[in-house]
Amino acid sequence: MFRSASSPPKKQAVTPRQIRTRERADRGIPEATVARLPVYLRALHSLQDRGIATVSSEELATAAGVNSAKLRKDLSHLGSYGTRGVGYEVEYLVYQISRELGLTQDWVVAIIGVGNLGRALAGYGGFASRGFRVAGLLDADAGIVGAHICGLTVEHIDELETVIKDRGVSIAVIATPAGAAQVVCDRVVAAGVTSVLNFAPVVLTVPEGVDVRKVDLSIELQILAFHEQRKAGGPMGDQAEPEYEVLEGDGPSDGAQYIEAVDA
Amino acid sequence: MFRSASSPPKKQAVTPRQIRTRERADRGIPEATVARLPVYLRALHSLQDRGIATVSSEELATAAGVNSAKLRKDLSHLGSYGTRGVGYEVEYLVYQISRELGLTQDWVVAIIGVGNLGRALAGYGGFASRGFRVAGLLDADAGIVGAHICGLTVEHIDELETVIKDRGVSIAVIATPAGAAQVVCDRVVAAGVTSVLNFAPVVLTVPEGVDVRKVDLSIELQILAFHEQRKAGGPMGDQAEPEYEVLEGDGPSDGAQYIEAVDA
DNA sequence: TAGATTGTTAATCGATTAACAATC
DNA sequence: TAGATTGTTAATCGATTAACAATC
Repeated sequence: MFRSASSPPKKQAVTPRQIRTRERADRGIPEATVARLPVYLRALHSLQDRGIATVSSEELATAAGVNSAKLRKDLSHLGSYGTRGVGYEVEYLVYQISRELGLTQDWVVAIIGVGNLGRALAGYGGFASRGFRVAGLLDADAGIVGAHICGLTVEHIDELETVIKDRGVSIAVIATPAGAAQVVCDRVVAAGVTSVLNFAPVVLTVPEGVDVRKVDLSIELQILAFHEQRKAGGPMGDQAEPEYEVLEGDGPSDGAQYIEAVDA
Repeated sequence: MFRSASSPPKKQAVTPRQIRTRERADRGIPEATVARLPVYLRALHSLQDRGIATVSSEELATAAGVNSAKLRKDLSHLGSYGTRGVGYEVEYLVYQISRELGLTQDWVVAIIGVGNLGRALAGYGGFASRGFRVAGLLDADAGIVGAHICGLTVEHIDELETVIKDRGVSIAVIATPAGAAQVVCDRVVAAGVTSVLNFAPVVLTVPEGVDVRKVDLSIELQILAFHEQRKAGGPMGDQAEPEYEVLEGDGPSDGAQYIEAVDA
C-alpha cells in the first residue's frame, strides 16, 4: 500500500512487446507456470515430510524435474519469496503457492459416473489433502445407486442439480461413458458449475467462462507410441533419416512416397 | 524416389532461423502437433461412424476443438493429404495419421498396480481399438493375484521381468501407489521397456532414451482451482483488477501487497 | 568480506494465427 | 469459369534458458 507511487523506474523507451509482457505479468501468471506450481508444491511437501526447512532453487528444481532457471522464473511470478545466498524457506513457499493456487480454501467436488475410474477418483488420497472435498457421487445405473464408496452413498443422476446447488459444488468431474458426457456437462453447467474435469473421450462444448480440462488415457498412450516408433526398435526408425534427406528442398506432395514406403 | 534431384527452389538468402525450422520439419513433427494428432484421429473416427466421407479443415477443426489454421498447419507436417477446394478424405486421413502415430502396428502394454485405477485402465475400450494390447496385469498384493479381470489373470509383481520379456511388452503403465512407482519403473526399464505412462504422483527418474508421460489427477484439479479462484465467485475475483492497476510500472517486490490483500 | 544463490534480463526457441496465393 | 478450400508464409505471441547483477 505505502509503496504505491514511490520511486518510478528509470525513464526509457518501451517497445510494444515490453508493454504486453508487463500487462501479462500484472494480470496473472503464465499458463505454463500455473501448470507447474502443483508439481513444485508436491516436491515441497515431500521435503517437509523429511524435515527439510530450506531449499535452493537447484535442489527444488531437481526434485520437481525441471531446470533451476525455469523454477526461479516461475516463482518470480508469485513474488520475491526467496533469500539470495540462502534459498527458499519450505514452509513459507508451501503457503504462498497454496494460496496462489487457491488451495487455502476448500473446493467442493462432485464425481459423475461411478465405474472403476470414478471409484479410483473417489478414493484418491491426493484430493482431500489438497483442499478438494468430494461431496457427491452420482450414476445413472440403478444397480450402483445406494452403494457406499469411500464414505459416500452413490446417488442417482436425477439428483444432479440438487446435489450441486445444495452442497455448493464448484468442480464437476465427469467419468461417464463418452455418450453421456456432453449431456452431463450441459446439466452441471446449467446448475452453475464453471470448472469441469473431463475423463470421457469426447471434446466437450461449453459456454464462455466455463473451464474444461481433459484427461485422456488413450491419447497419452498414442503419444508414447509415436515416440516409441521412432526409436531403434521401431520398424521405420532406421530408414527415416536418409529418406527425409532425399526430399530436402523438394516441393509439396511429399506424401506420395510415404505410401510407397509402406506398400513396398 | 524419382523426384529426388528435380527443380531446386528459387535461390534466396536463408536466415539461421529458417535453417533450424527446415531441419526440424525434416526431422520430425512438433511435439504440440503430435499431441493433437490423436484428437484429430478421434474426431475422424466419429465422422466415419456417421458415414461422412469428406471433411473440410473448418469442420474437422470444430469437431476437434481447435482453430482451422492450426489444424491445417498440423496436417501439413504429415504431407499434403487434402484437396484444395474440396477438403480431406476421411478414410485416407485416418490411415495417414494412424500410420504417423504408429498405430498401424500393435503395441503390447503391461499394467502394474491393479487397484481401481489399474482396473479402469484394463477395461478401457479405447486401448484395444487403437492398437494397444494389454498383455499383463501385475500387483504386489497376494489378495489380488490370481483374480480374473477383463480376460486376464493378475500376476505377481515378481513375474514382472518375465512378463515383459516373454510377451514383448514395450509400454508399461504404472498405476501403483506413489511409494512403489520408482522401484517398479527401474525394473521395467532394466527389463527393456522404453516408454512409461505414469499415474503415480511422483516424478520418475529414468535414463536417457526412455520416455515418461505422466497423468496426474490431482494436478488437473489444482489447475482448475486456480482459474476458479479468479472468477467472480472467488474471494479475490473482484478486487484483482483495480489492485493491479496501482502497481503498473512499479518496481520489483510486488509480492508484498498480495499478502496485505489477504491479511486485510 | 567471500561465497552462495536469488531475481531479472535478454536471447532464443517453438507455437499460434491471420491472411492469401495456389489450385482443385 | 467462379467458388471453395488447402498449404504456406510471415507476423506475433508465449515459453525456455543461460548468464549475471543484486544481495543475503
